[in-house]
Amino acid sequence: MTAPDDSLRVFAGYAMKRAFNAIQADLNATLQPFGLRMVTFSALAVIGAHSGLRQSALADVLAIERPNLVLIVDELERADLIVRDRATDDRRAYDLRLTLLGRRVLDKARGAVADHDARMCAGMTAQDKDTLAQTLRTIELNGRRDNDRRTLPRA
Amino acid sequence: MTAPDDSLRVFAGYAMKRAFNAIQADLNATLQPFGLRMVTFSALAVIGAHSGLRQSALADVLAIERPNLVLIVDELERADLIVRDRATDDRRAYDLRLTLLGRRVLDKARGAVADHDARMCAGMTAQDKDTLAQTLRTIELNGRRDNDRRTLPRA
DNA sequence: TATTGTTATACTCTATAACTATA
DNA sequence: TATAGTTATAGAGTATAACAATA
Repeated sequence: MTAPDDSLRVFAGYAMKRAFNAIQADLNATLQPFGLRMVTFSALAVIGAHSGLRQSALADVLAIERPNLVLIVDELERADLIVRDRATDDRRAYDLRLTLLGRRVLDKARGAVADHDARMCAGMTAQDKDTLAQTLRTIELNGRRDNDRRTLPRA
Repeated sequence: MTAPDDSLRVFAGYAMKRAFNAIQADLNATLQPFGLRMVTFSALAVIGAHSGLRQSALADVLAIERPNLVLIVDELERADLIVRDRATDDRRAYDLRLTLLGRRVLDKARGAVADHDARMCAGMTAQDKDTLAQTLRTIELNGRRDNDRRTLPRA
């Protein structure tokens, strides 16, 4: 029971990097038939749930820098999965919407991702999955709090 | 309670990417004073626990491609934290060992990483942390099993 | 002035092919 | 012929500065 990386396994970050690598590999393989990557699937899902949202809002939601999101939106638009509609109230901005094809692809891809998720979580109880979601959220928020502290020292 | 990315939060992969990003940012900030990054710290820790192991073994343990590990070992050697000793039994190979400085830096960095880990896991019970470690391991192994299936179809 | 989307760019991380020297 | 370490390189992913159009 003594693995060569035992001294690192005690750290949540190390265990998470390894688990995340496994998930990412399986997820990207899962999404490839749909012409999607992790991040393009995420963008498509958020646009599907919030039709008309703008690029800067989407970038904010997904914690992606605006310049990088441009390329992601380009990619989805080129594949005819979404459209950029000029916003009526602000002519600088675009309202992002799914096309009919985008809706169809999202629905199918979402099913495949759900299967992938079940595959990766095989052997876990419902309570385990719940605890996992909860602890991941806690870690994310602990990180955010620390970042704020660093960025705004004793505001 | 309805966030813009609710439709993605249900997936372990999405929640994990966000949590991992938070950990990585805090960990890299934690390691910077030691001149280390996540991966160089990991390599240093494994060498510290397994003095004399070889580059290919280290690459295997950390799931890093051999060519990429060369640069990591270069970096640690340039910083006088480790040495490459020609193996006595195989003149192609190197035995990796910590220097005295490497041992000192590893011990201090390890303490800082333990603090970082406690910070990121603040608010979690001991049982939560245990479940987290367990479920992350399960996910990693589920991924490995799937990869093997794909690489070696019905061996 | 500030903001939206954009371009250009650079830096890290990761993956693959091919080389060398040994085995 | 196979393996250990290496080189070169290319592809993602990510971050910053600066610009045009608009607010």
